[in-house]
Amino acid sequence: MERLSSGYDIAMTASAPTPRTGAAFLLAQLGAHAAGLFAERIAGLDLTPAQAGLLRMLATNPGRSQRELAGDLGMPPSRFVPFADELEERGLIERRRNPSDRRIYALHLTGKGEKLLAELAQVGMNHEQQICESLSPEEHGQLLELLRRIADQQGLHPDVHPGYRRLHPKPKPAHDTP
Amino acid sequence: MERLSSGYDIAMTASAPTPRTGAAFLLAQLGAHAAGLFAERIAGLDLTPAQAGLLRMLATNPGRSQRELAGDLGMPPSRFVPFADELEERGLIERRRNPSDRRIYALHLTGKGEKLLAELAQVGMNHEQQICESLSPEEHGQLLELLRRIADQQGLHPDVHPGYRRLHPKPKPAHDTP
DNA sequence: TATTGTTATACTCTATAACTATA
DNA sequence: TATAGTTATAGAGTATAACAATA
Repeated sequence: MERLSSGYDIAMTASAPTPRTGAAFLLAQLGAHAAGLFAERIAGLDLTPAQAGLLRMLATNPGRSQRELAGDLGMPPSRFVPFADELEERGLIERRRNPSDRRIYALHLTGKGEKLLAELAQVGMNHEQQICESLSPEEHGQLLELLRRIADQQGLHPDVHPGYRRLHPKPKPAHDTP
Repeated sequence: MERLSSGYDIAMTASAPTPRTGAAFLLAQLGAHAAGLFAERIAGLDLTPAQAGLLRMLATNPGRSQRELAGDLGMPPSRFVPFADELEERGLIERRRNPSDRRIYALHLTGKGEKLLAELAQVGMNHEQQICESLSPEEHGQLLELLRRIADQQGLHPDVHPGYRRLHPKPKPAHDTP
């Protein structure tokens, strides 16, 4: 347990630290934890993580077609339709016809959607603070750099979250350690 | 349950990190990525992540009841039964009656289950290497320490993975308070 | 009466495939 | 014929509630 500086290969093959204490497991565990906590927070805004993801995508890259967006979110077009319907009915997003190709809808954020996105950003900052509460500012920066490096090398899209594929997640709080 | 520190709230506002580039988002994104990759790997052993999780739990802590295990895995007892059935039919785990309380089944790993667990450990090491490929041994150790600190402070059980529970909708209140 | 394991049932989420309207 | 959006439907996954055996 007390071997952080020894060689990488040796540290792993020395039997004791089985997968469950490795970085990959911790990432999966903490990732699910953070995602669940975030889902609880934005439930106060009547949003699911996937909905929040779409709002962010539309802010960054407006006017894209439903099929493109569905593809990035990892859901089939048939599921995207009612998904977008609800946000449109709530006046958060807008479908605009493309005059040059009338098959396509260009999706945009409404003013109301932009306002909600601003609230979402605030919630996100509180969330970040809660997750990183045990780190000093320096360590927080270190973690950010390491995570970004991995995400970059693993080819992850900056906006897209593989977890959005599930529409209604919601892990419950973990229980205490005995 | 001791708080290690508090009051590091400035780090967020310093640079431009909108939610999608923060550590919490990266953790959720990378966690889903790593979990998916791991699921693909162990599919070669005909195992799902939750099944692998149960095998590990039984190795660490044998003889527990189904209800306890179901609780840790985050699934209702009704779902745990067919879940354990399959592993028992495959000869990986064993149900033993408790003579003092005949209602309870004590679950144990079989020899075959232990062998599979060893293969699983090998797969886990390859997985770890793939995820952390872009890090030096020193950085890998740094990351491990930071992640362990967060997981500890957030009260996560060393063995349990919140992602094992595939919970569902039911909008919950949950407002901000940090 | 309470608890463990189990079964039964109803409900939700999801993917696949058909349909329409444009091209 | 091919593509964007939409609708319909059937299947998988899930939770809830009821059940029998044991305490």
